[in-house]
Amino acid sequence: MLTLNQIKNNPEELIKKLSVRNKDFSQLIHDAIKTDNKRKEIQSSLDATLEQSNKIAKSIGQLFKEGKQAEAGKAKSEAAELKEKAKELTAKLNDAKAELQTILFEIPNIPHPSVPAGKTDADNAEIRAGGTIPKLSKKVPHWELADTYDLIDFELGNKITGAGFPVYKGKGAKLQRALIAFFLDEADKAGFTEIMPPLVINEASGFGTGQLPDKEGQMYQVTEDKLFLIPTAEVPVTNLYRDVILKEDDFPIKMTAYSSCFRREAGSYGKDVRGLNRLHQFDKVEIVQIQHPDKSYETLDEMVAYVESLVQKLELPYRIVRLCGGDLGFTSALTYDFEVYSAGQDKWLEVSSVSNFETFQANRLKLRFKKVGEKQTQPAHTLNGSALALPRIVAALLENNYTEEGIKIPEVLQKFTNFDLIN
RNA sequence: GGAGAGAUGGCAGAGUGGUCGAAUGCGGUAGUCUUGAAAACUAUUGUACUCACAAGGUACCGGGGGUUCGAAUCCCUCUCUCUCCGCCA
Repeated sequence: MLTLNQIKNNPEELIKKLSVRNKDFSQLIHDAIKTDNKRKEIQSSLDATLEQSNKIAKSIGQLFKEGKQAEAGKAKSEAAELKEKAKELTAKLNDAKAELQTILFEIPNIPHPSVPAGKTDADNAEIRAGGTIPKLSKKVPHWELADTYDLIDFELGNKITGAGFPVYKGKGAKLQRALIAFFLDEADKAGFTEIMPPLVINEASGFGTGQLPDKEGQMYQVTEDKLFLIPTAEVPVTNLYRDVILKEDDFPIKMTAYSSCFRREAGSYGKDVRGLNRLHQFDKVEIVQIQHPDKSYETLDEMVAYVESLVQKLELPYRIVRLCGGDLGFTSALTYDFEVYSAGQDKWLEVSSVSNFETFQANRLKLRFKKVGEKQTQPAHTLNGSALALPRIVAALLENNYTEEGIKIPEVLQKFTNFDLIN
């Protein structure tokens, strides 16, 4: 969430910056300022009322001690009036605050200057690409390969749970385990501390990273306990630092976590959700960093380079795109998406999203730091990225490495799978 | 699931209606001493809003509500934690 300072500092400039998102935010911005001014006005008159009332209350104590009953009684009635006034003002203040909060929740993060204008993913800017697209004698989609080699059973998943909950079997299951171990080992080598977080979160955590209030429809809910299944490990891991004040030399904080992820994906349908392309439950290794504002873009580049190293090691053809304003997530200032080419479907699949949220999450999380010798706190920057999400990587591995002898396992994975061929 | 106890500042832990933003200890920071360090001593040390990040003011003692002129302290409610019993990987 943006702070009032960010909004009031230069509203017109802000509106211009936000317009990159392909939407006009001028009404919201002006409403925010208006509502905050109203809030301030009410607040200061409430504060003044309370001040008076506090003073009188103190004097009453004094008067009683001195035995001046009559004066005390008079002061009491005076205080009662002030109390009535304070009550009214408090109600007004709460209204204004709630109104302001609603408005602030609707204002997205400010896109970084490098974010290209545009409406859809077609307008995303390709940064670079790598790997070679394999020339296959036969293009077979992964759901057929999964069936042929008995790796993943989508029908069984339907039976046990429903669509989008596949059952991995035999070498299919081992491949999952291998990828998780590989990704975690790589993250460890790159200096990320391994975290194993809860898979269920409370409301406060959902607010902290921005899934709530408006995206609760995308999460599975445990209504009886007011909990949510995590859509990504980003939520519990980033929330480890909710309400934390760091010291400047605590940066950078680097964490990685493997978790299952649960997404309702309401509204998805058709061929995009075929096979592993879009699931309700999937596995992912996430990397999260908390960084000093001066260094967060350097860090973002490092994270992109790190994810790139993963797809390279897996020998997958890939491209990196910078998301355009229309495609950029609500909470993100700059996002790079990784896509790998899946030869059987003849299609690019998004496998990772690496973002800098700047202070947007930190403001909600109340994740701040203090400079040495300074009293003032300021929000830290948060970043995260998938490193990596498994299903589409599996899809591309199966499809791209399919040969007449079977499916070849990339060399880096073999020590984790203990086999080099699926046949 | 049953019974009981509790939730106070970074931590430990006082405080049961006014002088409490809150004793004390530990920790942190700065300084004195020292070649340096330790010890000792001295000072300082929560967050946010208002505001010029001054002074002053306001709020916050798990969350919400109430009683009262006045609440950390009394009442209601919710959440969480701990202990014992039960169940159980």
